[in-house]
Amino acid sequence: MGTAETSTERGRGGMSEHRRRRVRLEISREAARLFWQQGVDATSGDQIAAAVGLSTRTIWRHFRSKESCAEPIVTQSVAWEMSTLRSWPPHLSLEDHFAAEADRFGRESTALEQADTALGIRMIRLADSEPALRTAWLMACDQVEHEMAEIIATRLDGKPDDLDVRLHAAAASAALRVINEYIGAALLDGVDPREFSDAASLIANAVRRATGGAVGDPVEGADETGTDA
Amino acid sequence: MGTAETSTERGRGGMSEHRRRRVRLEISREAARLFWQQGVDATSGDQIAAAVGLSTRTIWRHFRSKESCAEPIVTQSVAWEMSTLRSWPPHLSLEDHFAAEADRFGRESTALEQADTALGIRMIRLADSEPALRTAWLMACDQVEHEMAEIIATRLDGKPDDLDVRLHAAAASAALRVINEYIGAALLDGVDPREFSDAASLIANAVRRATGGAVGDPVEGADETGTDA
DNA sequence: AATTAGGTGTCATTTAGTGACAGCGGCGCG
DNA sequence: CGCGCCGCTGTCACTAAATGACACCTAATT
Repeated sequence: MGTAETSTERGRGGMSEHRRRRVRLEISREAARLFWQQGVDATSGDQIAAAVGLSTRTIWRHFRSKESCAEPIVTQSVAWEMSTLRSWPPHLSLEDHFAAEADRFGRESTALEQADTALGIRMIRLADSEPALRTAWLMACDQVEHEMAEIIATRLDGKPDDLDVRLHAAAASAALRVINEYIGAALLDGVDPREFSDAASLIANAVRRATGGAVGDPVEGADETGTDA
Repeated sequence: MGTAETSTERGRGGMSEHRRRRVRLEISREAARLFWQQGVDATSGDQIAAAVGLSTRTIWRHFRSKESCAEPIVTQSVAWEMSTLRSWPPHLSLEDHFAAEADRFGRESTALEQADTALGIRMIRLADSEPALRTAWLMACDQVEHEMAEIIATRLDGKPDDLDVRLHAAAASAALRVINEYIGAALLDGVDPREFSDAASLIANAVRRATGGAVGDPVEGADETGTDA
């Protein structure tokens, strides 16, 4: 694919997807901050542009609408759950893996990452009252569902567009979405985070139940040496 | 609630919600037709207004955005599934009930209703390629999820905002969504509708699996006389 | 150095969406 | 019956979201 992945930044148009993601996230941060501070309707494209230091035209080149500016930061807030699913070794139960990763996240995550997560939670909360943001949240979850389909497909040795895989992915990501809404709302209401120390098993059980047990338990026939990356 | 539900139409502001739904559906029909014929981007608010015979201003009074004009017709296309779920007697299995209702729908439905359903299917298909319509479809499914939460809450004797009820509703409606996308796409690809004579069991099994078996089977402790309407 | 391509800025333009006000039509009430 | 109230719609002016066209800059390729 790429002609060269030398070292610094983009290699003649190849690396630019990575760069694009960063710019979009940057915009999304400022947009989310403004949305939270003043509401979506009270925030203009010009304001977002000024806040991030770009021209308004460039904002519209990166996002097709004002509301969709919120998507990356919201996707980001569930990104670790996704990457956790991706790195899920076959011989572990979902709760064990999630618990370990959650712990690692608590220790290793950047302040920036945590701020992003907080911002994402606020956006999800805001989606309750602002229909425009609800669309953004649902679109982000739609993305998650597609990723989930790939993950489940590889884990169950099927194809991402098999009906069963799609059903599993849809149900699992819907469950994940509800839990995110639930925990996020609670956290914003001032509930002690340690209240959710069982989040791992909560998620695991929800996913397991939503997929009829197809996803959640250690995969048989997989030894500890790890067949997959 | 209503001051008077005499006979004809609206009773001094009370009946107007019903009327509002009809107008919205009317607009949605024309919008969907135009979206399908020329694409979403190529369709302007003015065109929709002209097609339905209202002023553009009135369109924006009924819908907050162009894309959301598609929501009613799309919601309509899953409306019978919802009403079927609502009328689901406790002592029946989901497949039996669905099969019976589907049969009844095939016999009793109006030509207009069938046209609406076809239009809805087209919108769902269009949502694959048009992000703007995908948001509308997802928002419609979000509505379905809320209805589903109420249905499940009553059936399981819980409250609609219980975490478990929400999880069940989310997973079940997500499954329903995927099946709708799947069957709709197949039908538009020219697959013989009789190919999906097992749709009832397909849906029932998907819902049952998505809810961990909590929804789908006859409810115990409910005799055939029927406790609920 | 010349080339190429993607990202960005600027300006003009279109179109989605809102505010304000006036007219119509039904309905309750004197 | 006539009067005023209320909700729905149309008209017009306006704001803001979004796109097109074009030029410039930067950086990697050759």
